[in-house]
Amino acid sequence: MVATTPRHSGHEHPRPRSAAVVDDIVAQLSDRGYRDTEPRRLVISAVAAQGRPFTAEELCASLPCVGRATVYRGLRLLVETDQVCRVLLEDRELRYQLSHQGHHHHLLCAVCGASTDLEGCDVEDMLREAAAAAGFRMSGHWLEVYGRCGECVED
Amino acid sequence: MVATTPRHSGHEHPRPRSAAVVDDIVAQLSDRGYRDTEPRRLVISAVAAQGRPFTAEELCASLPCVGRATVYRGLRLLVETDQVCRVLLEDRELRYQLSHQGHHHHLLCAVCGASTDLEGCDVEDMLREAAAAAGFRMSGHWLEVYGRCGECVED
DNA sequence: CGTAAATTGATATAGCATATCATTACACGC
DNA sequence: GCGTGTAATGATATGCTATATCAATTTACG
Repeated sequence: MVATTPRHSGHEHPRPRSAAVVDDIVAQLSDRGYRDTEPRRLVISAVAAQGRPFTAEELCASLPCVGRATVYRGLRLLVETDQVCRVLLEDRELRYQLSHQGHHHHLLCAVCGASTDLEGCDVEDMLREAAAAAGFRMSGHWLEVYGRCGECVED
Repeated sequence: MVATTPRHSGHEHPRPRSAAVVDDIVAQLSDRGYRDTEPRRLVISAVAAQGRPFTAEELCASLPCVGRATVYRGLRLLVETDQVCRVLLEDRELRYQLSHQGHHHHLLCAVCGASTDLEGCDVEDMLREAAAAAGFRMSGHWLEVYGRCGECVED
């Protein structure tokens, strides 16, 4: 017979690993005065479940029970609070991604769509200096790197 | 003998310095098989007349005699043939600018909207190396630098 | 000059994101 | 627990940018 099912057969998650992430984000939002609501948790959960950069529309599609406006608002809130970062594709399509560390940049694979964080590259200072040489005071920048990730480079 | 007044008279511009630029661009387009048309020249001329990055809408507004679609098409054609480059503002507004040299980047002033080319900064190689270190083969990138130009830095 | 093909332009359409606003649900104090 | 003020929600409308449509026009070229 079907032995020892830890949790009775089914399809419920006793505590998906993503739950911790969701709780954490909800807590951070709470600190800033934003309420803990069901739809918002659903949005955050869906965001955390994404494996690679996703579009707002994709998120809407994966959340048929949540209103469009709410998905967009939730996403915007997450961006504003630095929980999620925006990613710009070569064709100018805007995608989103759970942001891990502080400020960083992405290596975006044109084939599989994966995103890797760019490490060990201090573009920031370099740009600031070059800008200063032109009498320009840099306050920010936008950088995306396109190409093929290790997996897709062979094709 | 040809001398005097190449074409009749009237209040025509003897030869606005931009005319050379327009002719040059038209010639380049011609080489690629694109026709030399009146509306297209008007678009190119308007583009060349802009002092700083402009939006497609601004261009339309400055060309009431040219159809909207034609302005957009002309602009797109110029971008595709590398005569004009696209500039992305911090709020993700897309602007355009006559492109001078080959590949380069812009320092965009948040105050006056001016654009300065970033010189003496070889981000390209740096990025390619850092990407390679992550097993990633870079094929392109998008970079914009925001801040204040020398004129506006004092405020 | 005549013709095939590119181009134009008025308008419709697509796509993404936000605005509106009545209704609902959360957080907090009692 | 239980109101209550207020933020949040969601169905829908709207705004905005850019492209698609397609008949009429213009260009390049023989």
